[in-house]
Amino acid sequence: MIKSLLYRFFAFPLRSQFYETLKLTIIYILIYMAFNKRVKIKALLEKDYTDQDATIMGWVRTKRSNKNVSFIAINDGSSIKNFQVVADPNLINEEILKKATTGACLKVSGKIVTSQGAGQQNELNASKIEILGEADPEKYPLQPKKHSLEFLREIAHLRVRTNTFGAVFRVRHALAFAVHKYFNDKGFFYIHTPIITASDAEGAGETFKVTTFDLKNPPLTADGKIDYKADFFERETNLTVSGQLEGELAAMGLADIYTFGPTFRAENSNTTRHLAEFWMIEPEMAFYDAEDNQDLAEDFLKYIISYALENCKDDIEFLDKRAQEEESTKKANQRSEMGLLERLQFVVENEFQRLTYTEAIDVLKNSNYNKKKKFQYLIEDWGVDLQSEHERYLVEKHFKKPVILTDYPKEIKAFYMRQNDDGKTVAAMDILFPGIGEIVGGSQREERLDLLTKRMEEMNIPTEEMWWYLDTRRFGSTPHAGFGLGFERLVLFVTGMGNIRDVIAFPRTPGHAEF
RNA sequence: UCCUCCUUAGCUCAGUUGGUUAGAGCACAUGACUGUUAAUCAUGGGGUCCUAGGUUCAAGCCCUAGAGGGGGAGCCA
Repeated sequence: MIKSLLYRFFAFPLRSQFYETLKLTIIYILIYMAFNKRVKIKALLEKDYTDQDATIMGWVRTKRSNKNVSFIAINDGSSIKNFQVVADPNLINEEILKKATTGACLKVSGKIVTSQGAGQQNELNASKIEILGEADPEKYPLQPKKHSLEFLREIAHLRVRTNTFGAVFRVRHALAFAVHKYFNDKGFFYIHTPIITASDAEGAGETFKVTTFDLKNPPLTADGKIDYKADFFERETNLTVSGQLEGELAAMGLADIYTFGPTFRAENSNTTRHLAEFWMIEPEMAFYDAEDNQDLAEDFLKYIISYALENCKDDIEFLDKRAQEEESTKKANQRSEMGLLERLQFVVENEFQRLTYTEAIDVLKNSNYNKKKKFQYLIEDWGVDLQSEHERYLVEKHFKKPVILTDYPKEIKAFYMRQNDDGKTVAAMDILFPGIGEIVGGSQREERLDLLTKRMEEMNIPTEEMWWYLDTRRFGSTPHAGFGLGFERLVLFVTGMGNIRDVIAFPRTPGHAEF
């Protein structure tokens, strides 16, 4: 229909002078639009545009000039790779070239030609350069050189313009997308659990309070306490520390669900693997037992890592090289045995090591580290919580691969975990990864109302406030399981970065909420 | 929160047992160069040595306190 209209419009000369003029104008506009249509650099690198006109827009990374020619490396974020613009000072105004400094944003139109230089296949011969936004080179803090991650953290609003952070955030996106794809393909439903909750009984640490009160002058009850009944929600509320409990409710009807949302912990943790605001993925599955849960977690991790390896090849190769350079500055005994790419490949191709807490204690007890007292905390008795030095020994020294630890003593785990028949342990699982420690924590849930209620009472969890949670055990209860995966820890592992603050665009940690 | 290390030019870092005018590379400016690859070469500008106090004839360097940052521990994802 449209095709035939266009055909008639352009193919048959019309008598009217007006239509002739209109036709020419439209043809001109179409050519202009085609010529000016922005092409992403990723597309220029993937398809053959040789001898075609193109327009690119992006930020200047470096400019190299001599009397006869300027080379401008442009990056538009679509790829880690820059595209080289060649500017002839006879064609491009000197003032424009002068303003095309590192950090400036440019629109460049011209012809894509085969490069005469060695560093790239094609380049753009500029016929027109437009400065979209200048960047005063005296003040612009990013230079075409290596900056420290600590310095870049202070300019988090600009660091997305660097190779490293561009790569990190493209990989982060791929991983996030893969999470949804994996669960969707498996028939899971994405549930949005609340960010504001009234329950602080989830047993996951300090919370951020949510209130509309004037903090200097909150309404008080007769006995002088803060009167939360007068607050917006008519009760004490805080930011969520986990979507798990609500996730369980949803799984008791939709069977297989997952959550992927922001999570908050107000703990004063100053480490390379904790954030006050982070993103957590929490699948919850009805009819799954502990082993089904482990199988799913392992398969899921392998899938999303493979997805990133396949879809972010350039970025991960860059990060691999970066990590190698970083490693070479470390002392020999602190270097990891595998490079980033190798490590990712290894995780995808090998089975995770599964063992119980009890077996792990045996391994640690008999280890040379324990005998030679190399551990700061020596392993003596069954029942102690494992320190991170022990976890690291198991993963990095003993098994040298991801480890799934199961069946922990009930005393050191949460109230909702299913009690094993031995009366001592619960059906918990932690997945430990080299370098980052615990990446997944999960369990089969206690589905038996009597046992759950008893355990809650033992651990001083208010059963009355949690009536809605216990209702799932009262009505149509069934074995079910789930786990939580810290998204940033995963990104940390896949990108090979060392600090969790460098894998989220605008990190929130104690004392830091800028940007 | 605890332990530990660090803070010198816009950035990355030297700076000797305390000694007189604090250096380098990159960045920036100017110039040179017929195609560069974080281009190269030459010249130049650029400093509250984190802050406050103290010791000393003399402090970037030593002492005390504070601030900021890194790493480790705990908590955990």
